Amino acid sequence: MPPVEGPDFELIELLFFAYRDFVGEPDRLLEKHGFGRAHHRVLHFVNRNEGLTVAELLEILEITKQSLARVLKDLVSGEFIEQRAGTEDRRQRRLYLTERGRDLAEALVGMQGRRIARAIAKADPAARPVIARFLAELIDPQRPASPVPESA
Amino acid sequence: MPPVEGPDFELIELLFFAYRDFVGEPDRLLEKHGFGRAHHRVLHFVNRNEGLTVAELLEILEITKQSLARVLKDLVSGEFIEQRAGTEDRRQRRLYLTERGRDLAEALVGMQGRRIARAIAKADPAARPVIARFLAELIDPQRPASPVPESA
DNA sequence: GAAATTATGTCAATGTTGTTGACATATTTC
DNA sequence: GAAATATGTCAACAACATTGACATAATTTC
Repeated sequence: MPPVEGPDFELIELLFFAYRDFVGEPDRLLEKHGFGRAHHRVLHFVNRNEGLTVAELLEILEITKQSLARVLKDLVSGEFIEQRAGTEDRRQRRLYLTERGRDLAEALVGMQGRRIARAIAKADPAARPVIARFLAELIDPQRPASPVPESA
Repeated sequence: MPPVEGPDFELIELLFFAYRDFVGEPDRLLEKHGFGRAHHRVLHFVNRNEGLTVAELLEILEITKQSLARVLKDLVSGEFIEQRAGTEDRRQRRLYLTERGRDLAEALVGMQGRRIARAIAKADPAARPVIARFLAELIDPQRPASPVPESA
């Protein structure tokens, strides 16, 4: 009989520790604004997908509108995010970053981007596509391929 | 001038979605016992490092003893984890899994292990070491290399 | 054009998991 | 015996998630 491989404890734990530090560094910057991880996610996906609707953001984040409302209120009242009624459908509240919002979002993505760039450089720069594929395969298959919905 | 690469949005987001689903599947099993992610982490690291002390577990998890106490109480009263006084130092409460605890821990690690095995198989089985290295490099450097403290 | 549906917002209650601060107990070390 | 250590516990609080109910404005449908 071929040996039965047990669970890959090493990768399971590396994923835990890696993710913790990956979000831990941004956490410290967010704290200075009184924000948390939930604010980070909103800033990130609005930055990546400017003008998206509230419904689209809820789909990406997979949280309830009540959860989103709380952090969105902080971000709007702090003038990091702006809401504008949709031109076609004026019920929609499309989300845009202000200058402050863009600055913060870019500082956060800069931290995470540099951490990833460093890690890839040390691991093997040629392996980036394989790493991307690995992470993509970790995601539940029935999910829509891209986090970027068509919302023009 | 060489082009300045921006942050790697793709990997940043893949890490977010991958981690969410990676812990989301275990979440659904834990729920049946009335447990959450915090319980999962404790079960996992006790399984991996049986007989470890409370202090060692706190160092791995980087949480306060009050946070640990809550979930540990659930796990002990539900007979998933057993505490035994250390033989050398009887102030210590060393942690062990019961049979139920081991069953649950193994079911959880099985889910995560299979997900990782599938993802590696689809990405490139030969790339496992590079992926491990990448994740390891994502971790803050000043951290002790291995999650397994010497506690014999 | 009235009725139904949709997009969004909001109020209230609740649960999990984290925090800080203070204090108690048992055991070991000096 | 006094001090330090390992652990536990009480209380208050914060962040972020949930469910359920209801409100408003705009769009779509009949």
